[in-house]
Amino acid sequence: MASPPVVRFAPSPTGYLHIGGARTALYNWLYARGRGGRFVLRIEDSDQERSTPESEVAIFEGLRWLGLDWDEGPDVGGPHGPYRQSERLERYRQAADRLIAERKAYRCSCTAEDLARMRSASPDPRAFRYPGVCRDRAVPADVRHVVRFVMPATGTTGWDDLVKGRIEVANETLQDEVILRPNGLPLYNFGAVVDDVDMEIDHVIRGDDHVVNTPRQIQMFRALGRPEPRFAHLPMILGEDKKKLSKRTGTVSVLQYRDDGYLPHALVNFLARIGWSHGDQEIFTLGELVAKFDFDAVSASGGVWNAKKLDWLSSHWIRQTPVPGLADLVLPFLGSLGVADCPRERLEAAVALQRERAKTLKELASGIAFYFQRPLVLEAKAAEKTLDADALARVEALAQSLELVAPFDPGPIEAAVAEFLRSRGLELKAVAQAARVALTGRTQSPGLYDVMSVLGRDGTLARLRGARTAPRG
RNA sequence: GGCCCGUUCGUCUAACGGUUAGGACGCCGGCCUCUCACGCCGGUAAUACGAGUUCGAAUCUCGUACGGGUCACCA
Repeated sequence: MASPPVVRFAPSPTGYLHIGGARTALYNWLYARGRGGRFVLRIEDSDQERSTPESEVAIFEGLRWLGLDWDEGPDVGGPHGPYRQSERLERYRQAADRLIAERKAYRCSCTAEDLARMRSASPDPRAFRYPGVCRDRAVPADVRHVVRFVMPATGTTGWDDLVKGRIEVANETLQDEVILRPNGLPLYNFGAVVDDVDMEIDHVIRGDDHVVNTPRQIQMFRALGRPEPRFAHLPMILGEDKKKLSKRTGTVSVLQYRDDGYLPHALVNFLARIGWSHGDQEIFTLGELVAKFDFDAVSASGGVWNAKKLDWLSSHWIRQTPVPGLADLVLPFLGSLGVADCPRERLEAAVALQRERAKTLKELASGIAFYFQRPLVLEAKAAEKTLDADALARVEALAQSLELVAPFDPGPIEAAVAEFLRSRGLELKAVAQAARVALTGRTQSPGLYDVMSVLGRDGTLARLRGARTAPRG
């Protein structure tokens, strides 16, 4: 019905990209991409104390890893720049001057001490609101001052939230906020509004914690003579303890999930589904998310982070990833396990087998490392349990009967093993686990014939025969 | 404490006044089977509480309880 939306993600660069921010960014991105809109990235670094360039880079990196690209932003530019608040000071000054000229804002020379005094003298210090003592004082521009916004004292301010429905707030609960510091840096509410105006943002999609800021910002939009955007306030993501998500309750850094071996799309799928739904569907491709995402199905209540479900999604998407690409992705994780030399063909064969068995790339790597490790170190407990003298003898005899198998593929191998068992009157169970431990060093692995095939004849025979003397640890 | 928001299985959620309250993750059992995983089958488990409106309420209204957000010259 309307023209394509213009949305923004506006993090403050005071740390890494965390889970909550990532979901906010994702919902903005999905909304824009699903409707041919624009996604703007703006850096809100108006707090000089806390903002760092490193954080900005980390946020870019997190967004890029998730695949959330932006149409305008500090690094790519755009027609509404600059996109860093610290570079937009002139704009805030101009806007504030205009408001002052129109008597919609004023200079205030009250000091922090003045404020503290007034607060403690008020009947209920916790409910203290700045009483506007400088409103009519005509504080000269050359005395140290902040700029305060003239907030209406009566009436109500309300909006139809895309997620929460109608919200109304009595204006008497608002106060004359500081919008500009003495050093010219804007405060959050003002900077965001001026930027949203300049950048033509028409949908503000952000966390629940901003609901209280919305009426103030609406008043500022109106004072600047601009229509306010639509607002969508996303519920919080809670930790498994149902408290606000924090480091204490689990991993909150997006890049940490990358380093832990999660596929970015698994995280995207999970993030999309925490707080939004589409009937009974759990698995979504990116294209489906873009096509189906809308606010009518965004939940109004907070959602608890469910690491197990992320794992399930992650294992699903690992199984869906084509083997060659997956092999590329697993390489760095193999490297950090000390595996450097893995022939491409065997690597891909190993990945194809292990893909069904891994929740993360990290698990995938540790699941296939045994193919490439030399010497293979047998898990002590596994070896002790399955490789007694009889078993060792059987495993060595098995090696003997595999010597002439050709080609060394699962089918022929299985036939040779069957023949071996028949000639000795054994059941597969009698040798399988011992062979498995000899070949892989552990008690769990893909099917034996598949493992042997990947290992190749030489590798297979060497491991079966070397089990007796293989290092254990 | 003021203001604002929220409340369906343990968790994510479906249901948009009429369903035996559905699905998914997890968990438990079974099948498959050389182990593990995958897959398949089955099971466990929820409308916070109380009034009201209605022929009929998880759905609408009010209250209570509980939870959360926020009260900065942070964002």
